Amino acid sequence: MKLTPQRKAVFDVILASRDHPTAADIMEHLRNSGQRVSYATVYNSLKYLTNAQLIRELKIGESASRYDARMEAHHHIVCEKCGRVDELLTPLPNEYWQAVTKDTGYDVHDIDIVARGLCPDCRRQP
Amino acid sequence: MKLTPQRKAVFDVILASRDHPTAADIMEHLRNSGQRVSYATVYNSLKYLTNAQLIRELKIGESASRYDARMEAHHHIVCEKCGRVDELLTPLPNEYWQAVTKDTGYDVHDIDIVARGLCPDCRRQP
DNA sequence: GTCATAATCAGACTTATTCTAAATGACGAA
DNA sequence: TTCGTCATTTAGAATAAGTCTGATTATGAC
Ligand SMILES: [Mn+2]
Ligand SMILES: [Mn+2]
Ligand SMILES: [Zn+2]
Ligand SMILES: [Zn+2]
Repeated sequence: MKLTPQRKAVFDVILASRDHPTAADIMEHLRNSGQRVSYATVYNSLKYLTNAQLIRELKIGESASRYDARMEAHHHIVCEKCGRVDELLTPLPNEYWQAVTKDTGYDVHDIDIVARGLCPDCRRQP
Repeated sequence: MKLTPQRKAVFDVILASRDHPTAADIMEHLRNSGQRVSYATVYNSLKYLTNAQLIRELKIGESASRYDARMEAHHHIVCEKCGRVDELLTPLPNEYWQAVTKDTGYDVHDIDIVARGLCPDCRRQP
């Protein structure tokens, strides 16, 4: 009793979408495709999938969490005009990790990057 | 009509505190020091001070925003055990900015880092 | 089929933040 | 000083994301 139909449905929406959807986005998508799922189940599924390491939760300054089915290490960049959240695949150099460890005395578990700026599309418009 | 007494009071709390307080922390501090300010005013002041570039708002994954009077460019590191938020002064190498610009096609305005791990104090305890 | 357990559901609740509408206060002009 | 204006403050209502609850519905081992 693990990957129930509802959980799979939520997972599929995230897999299929290219844009890091929020819980509300997922809800809407499921509604539109004729499935009725409760909000509680969507949030429970998101938590289940996150624990199962099938997705991860992104907390990017904005109010609502977004969800990502891409599990390889990567970061994100947000357009300040249109709000889209794109992948940022540029890896952080190893020396940076070392420097953080040294400078802070922390046992560093992970380093998260969120860049902000104007996306290629928005750069064109005035 | 600008830096009113309430706004200054909020600012002073942030300046004096070493630990990136939340709105609620600030409220409590003001209460304890015998000033009565409304929540709305605290939030309005925080917005005013942020616009005035006297403080900045930190959105570190957690629920509540924290506020920082240190305006020089720097980042933050959060202890996963005790929750404290420390300064991370290690600057990101310039080549990283360039790489992000190149890899994403964005006009990059800023890059934010949040590291996570165990603080020196918590490393000692089992 | 029975029973235990896990998952779903609608809706109530919590918490951070924003909004609203009324009261207050500062300032300049008359 | 007295007014009028306009920014600020205030208490409390409203909003929005997310969590919790208790009842209901699968599931599947026996
Ligand atoms: Mn991603
Ligand atoms: Mn800081
Ligand atoms: Zn854009
Ligand atoms: Zn700690």
